Formats: sequence, structure tokens, C-alpha cells
Amino acid sequence: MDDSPWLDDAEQRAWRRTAAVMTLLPAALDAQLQRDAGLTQFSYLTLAMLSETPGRTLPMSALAATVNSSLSRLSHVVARLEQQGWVTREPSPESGRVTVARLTEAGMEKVRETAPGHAAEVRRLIFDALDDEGVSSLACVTAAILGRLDPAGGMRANPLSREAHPDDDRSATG
Amino acid sequence: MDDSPWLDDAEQRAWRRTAAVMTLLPAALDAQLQRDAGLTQFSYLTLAMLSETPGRTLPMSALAATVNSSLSRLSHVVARLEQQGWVTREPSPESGRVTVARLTEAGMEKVRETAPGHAAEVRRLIFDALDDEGVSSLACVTAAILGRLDPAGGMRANPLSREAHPDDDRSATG
DNA sequence: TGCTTTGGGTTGAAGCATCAAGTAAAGTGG
DNA sequence: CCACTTTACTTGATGCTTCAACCCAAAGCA
Repeated sequence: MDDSPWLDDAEQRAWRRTAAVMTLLPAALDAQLQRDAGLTQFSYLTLAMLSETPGRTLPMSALAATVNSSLSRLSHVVARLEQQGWVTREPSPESGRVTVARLTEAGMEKVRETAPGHAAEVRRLIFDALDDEGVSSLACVTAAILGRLDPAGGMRANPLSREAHPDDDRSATG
Repeated sequence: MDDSPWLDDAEQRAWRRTAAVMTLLPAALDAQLQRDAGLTQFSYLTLAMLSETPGRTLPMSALAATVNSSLSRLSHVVARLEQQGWVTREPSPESGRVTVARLTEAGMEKVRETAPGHAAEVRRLIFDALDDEGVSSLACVTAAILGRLDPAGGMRANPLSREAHPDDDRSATG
């Protein structure tokens, strides 16, 4: 734990930049979504993940896992989304203790109209700044870091292996 | 703006991972600081930046710039830090409308005792996952992205060029 | 000198996240 | 089949962040 606590110069440089990006990038993306759609990045992601799921339906805990949040956070957010009429909650017929969240048609429409602008902003802020090599560096580095975060999550078919399922519907992700 | 809104597969993969890291990494770092020091990442950063400044003193707006925050946010946070006795605020002698924040001795002590654990966590979550090439990729990619965020901030001697000033005191950064 | 504008900073209310506690259904051991 | 635990989820309080409004000092300028 304190075997080698300090960072060398290269690491320090990398860390400071990373910290700055972690502050500014989410703020910028949130600002765009707030301005254009009145949504948080998190609530948008929640809608988007539902929109990509066959049946547009997921149990709360599955949804929580795909958006990397606690159940508590998700519960609060879905309550708000439900009030807006974008999501409904119903007890699962299969098990008395699971609640499934379902994206309504209005919610789907919201995603459809929000996605292009958000995708454009992601492109503008990230990918316009990177060449192909940059993109693959980013993928590598983030994969490596993800491996150390939430190692449990890393185990259960890491949250990214959605690449593996038929995911051609680009309507939502960005 | 909607010239090429969609992301291709490689970009999408990179983006999903980046989004996951942006969610999980700050949460993990906050958790460590909260547990071990009762601090937010942001309040720690505020203290740390003051601790690295000669005189341990900065005008509020300068401090806001170095920690990438709004003045409002900083004001609230410094109010809390002041209540804890780690910072004081005083009107600047030089200009009637400037307030300078000063790190107290107790605040300095807090930074000293908090820094090693935080640095270790940063190392564990990020740098232990990367080889030298990974570290330099990370530095490149984040620099490129930073260039597109807050371009104004990028102009005014980008927030990272602290490398340029005598910054050998590793006590605070992590 | 008086009037407006800009810059630096604070404040209060409202929204969102987090944490601790709670409910209720489904297993599990005796 | 009855207590105990675990799983799935909700709720309420608390705290942090944001946003808009505000105050005061310093320039501009007429």
C-alpha cells in the first residue's frame, strides 16, 4: 500500500491531465444534454441502455449493472423518468422481488431525438481530437484501468461485451 | 454538427469504456478519500493546490482556475474547509474585490497525512494497470482531449504547465 | 462628478448523489 | 414449516453541485 506511494514525473503529468479530463469532460457532456434535452448524462444513459435492449425492458438490477450505478441511485432516477412518462415500472411476473423498467414509446422518442446531438458532442470533444491510433490507445488504456475498477464487474462478462450481442441499433449510444 | 454524428465500432467501444471509467474512477477515488480522510476529491484537490503554492495562498478565482471549477462551487467548498479550520479567507490588501484563500498549518497537516494514501490509490487504480507506453498514451490522449475542452483554459498557459514552475514538492498531488 | 459596465465573490434554493435504514420476497437449515 | 439469511428494491435524510440572483469594488466615460 505504501510500497511506492509517489508518482514519477511522467505519471504525475498523466494523472493531472486525467484528473482534468475527468472533471471537464463529464461537465461538458452534461451541459450539452441539459441544454438540449433537459437530461443528465446518467438519465440519458439509462434511457439509451433500455432503448437498446430487446423488448426495451430490464430488471432494475440488470439496468444498474449496465449503467454502472448503485441500485439506489437508479431507483431515484427511474422514479423521475417515470414521472416524465419515459419509463414505467412493473413487478416482474417471473419473480416477486424483481421490478422491471420499461421504456415507453415517449421515452423511445426522447432517445431518438436526443441521440444525434449527444453523439455529435461526444465526437466533437473526443474523437475529433484523436487519430485512429489515438482511438485505439484510448480503448486500450481505458480497458486496462477498467480491469482494476470494480473487479467484480470485470468478472461478470465485462460491461462492454455488449459488442458481442446484436447491437446494430445505433439509435441510442452516441 | 450533424455532419457525421454516429460513431463507428472502434469509436463506440472506446467511448463506452471511457464513459465507464469516467463513472467508476472518480467514485473509487472519492470513496478512498471519504473513508480515510473525510474529504471529497474536490476538496482534497483544493487543499493540495494551495499546499503547492508558494505562500500557500491564492485568490479565489486563481484557485478556481487551477482546480477547474466555477467560483460558486469553490466558494461553497472553501466555506466548509474554513469551518474545519483548514483554510482561511481574507480580503486582499492589493485589491478590494479579491479574496485570498490561505491554507492553515492544520490544513497543511491534513494534506500531509492524506496525500500518501491517495497517491497510493491513484497508483493502484491507474498506473499499476499501465506500462510505460500506456502512461505515455494516456498523457497524449488526455492532452488531445483537453485541448478541445475549455479551449479558453487551454490558452491561458494550460492548467498543466505547472510542470514548468518549481514544483518539486511532491507532498500534495497524489 | 454621476452613471453604467465589468469583474470578483457570495448566497439561497433546487436538483442530484450517496448513505443508512427499511420492506418484502425467495432461498436455506433445522 | 418456522426461524434466519440473502436478494431486490425503495425511501428519507444529508450533503454536494449548480444555477440564478445578488452585492460590492473598480474601471470606463461623459
